[in-house]
Amino acid sequence: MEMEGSSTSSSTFHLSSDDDHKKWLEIQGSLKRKLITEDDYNWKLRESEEEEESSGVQVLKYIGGFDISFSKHHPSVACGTLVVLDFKTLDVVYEDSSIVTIDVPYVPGFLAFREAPVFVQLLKKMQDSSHPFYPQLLMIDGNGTLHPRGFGSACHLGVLADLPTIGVGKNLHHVDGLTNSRVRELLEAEDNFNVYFVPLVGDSGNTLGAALHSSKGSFKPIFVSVGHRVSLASAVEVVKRTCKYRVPEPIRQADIRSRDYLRKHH
DNA sequence: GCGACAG
DNA sequence: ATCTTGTCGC
Repeated sequence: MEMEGSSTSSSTFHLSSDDDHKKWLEIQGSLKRKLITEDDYNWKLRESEEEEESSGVQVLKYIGGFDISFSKHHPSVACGTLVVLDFKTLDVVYEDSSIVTIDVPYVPGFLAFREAPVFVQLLKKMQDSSHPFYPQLLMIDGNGTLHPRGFGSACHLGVLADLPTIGVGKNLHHVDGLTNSRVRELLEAEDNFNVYFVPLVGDSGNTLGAALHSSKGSFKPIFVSVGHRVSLASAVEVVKRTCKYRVPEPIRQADIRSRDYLRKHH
């Protein structure tokens, strides 16, 4: 028998309707109007660039990381963790976790809708208490502009928080003609010149992000893209400087601690 | 039609 | 995301 009408996106486990997708698309489009893809902050990356203590310019000191882990047997039970690290020492100076229920399904291209509620909750807690370690910049375990509509979770969360954000993916989101093999070729070519990151230019000609070999031990690259209020060049620099291992510390610590917290409290 | 598809 | 042990190497 035939299904009439247009609502035929019938995967058995597809919890969201076509209407939900339309709403999601509208929300992404709406939030994207506020997106800033250039450096827009009042601090600087390096301590000794200039001597301008009087101009209100500060140094980047508190950098946040956010991640979510899910329960093994209860897929809707999750733990969101927000950490803040000292940018210079990479010590964790703040940590907060929260067990939550997440029933929003994971749909490629709409990751932010799963993560936003916990993220906002954790960040608001710091904001409301005027916490001295409130992050100046956040790293998100997902893509920013490296996204089908140029608005991945790092952009989404960045706009919600009105904070500079950087997107970091461990796997390539195939978009705009970008493939793993293509990325591999680009990296291998550049590695010969002692450059370990390459811009990711899609078929459209746009630069969606960068692939980079973050630590010497890993052949597998990570994917950095602009989230909000940060240029790609700055994003890459920050990521490089926070990588003790393949995954930059803010995200790695958030990942480790969220999984840890979930194991203990569930 | 088939494969791909961040976390 | 999660399922999963050992193992090779510095």
